[in-house]
Amino acid sequence: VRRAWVGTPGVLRYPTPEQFEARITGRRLLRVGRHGKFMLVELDPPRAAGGEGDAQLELLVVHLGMTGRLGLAEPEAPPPRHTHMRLLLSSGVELRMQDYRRFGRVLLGSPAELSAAGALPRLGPEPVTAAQPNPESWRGFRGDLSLREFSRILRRSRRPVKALLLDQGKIAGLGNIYCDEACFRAGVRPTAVAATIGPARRRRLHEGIAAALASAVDLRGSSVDDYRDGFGEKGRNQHALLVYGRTGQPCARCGRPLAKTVVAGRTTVFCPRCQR
DNA sequence: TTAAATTCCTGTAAGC
DNA sequence: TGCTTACAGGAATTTA
Repeated sequence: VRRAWVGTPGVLRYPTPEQFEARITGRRLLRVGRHGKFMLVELDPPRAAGGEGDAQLELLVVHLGMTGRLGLAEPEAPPPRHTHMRLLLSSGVELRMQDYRRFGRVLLGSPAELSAAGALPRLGPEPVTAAQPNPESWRGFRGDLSLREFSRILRRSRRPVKALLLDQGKIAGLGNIYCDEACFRAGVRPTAVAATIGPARRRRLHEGIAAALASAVDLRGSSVDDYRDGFGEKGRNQHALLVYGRTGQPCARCGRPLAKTVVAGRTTVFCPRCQR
């Protein structure tokens, strides 16, 4: 990182813009991983760490929120509106983060430091094997979501199952789209009380989550709003969605119109016939 | 313990 | 046509 620039206060959650710019300038971006919806960029050890010989792991953490984008641009190109962070890299390109709704966030620090600052939430297990840049990168990382653990989470809760799936502290990484898609694939009503779902449906839901996410990854994302990948390209999974955004349209399985309700404050689309 | 409501934010679409 | 209003949602926070 040759030079760093932070705009909008609020998107940078930790530390201060001055500290951020000072701490990241001159550092190398070593590896990229993620946990849930958080992207984790591992930095080389800080130069001033000497003495202890205990090189502290530091991370650049990015969450895109609803409308966040991370991409590369020529430094000469004027930054588009809602650009909140720019890193000029030694390769001559600029890494930029934009987010017009500002639900996204950027953090910099060691896992311990970020946890102490309350900037890293505790996340549940991963429904898809996570690319961890380093096992130490996320304090309390709980590994992959087995069917056994998934069942335990469901059996213990009286909440609507979709509310549970949306809870990042229970399971990491599922947002509104993929909860609806997973429930449809499993034939589970999103409003169903989690603990009342039987073993067969739990298994189907566990599989449905994996399938819904696998589709999205294969098709490079769901560009229902303005999601773009790192190359500025739209994903294609929005065309493969089975229920999300399809209220009133025929169910892919039975042909009856899909219904809409609200669960945990989120618009929820389901098939009243196939998801009993 | 759970959950509903509120807050942040702006582009889009619907309604008048 | 042009204005206002509702809506979209991730997650922290507040209230119930």
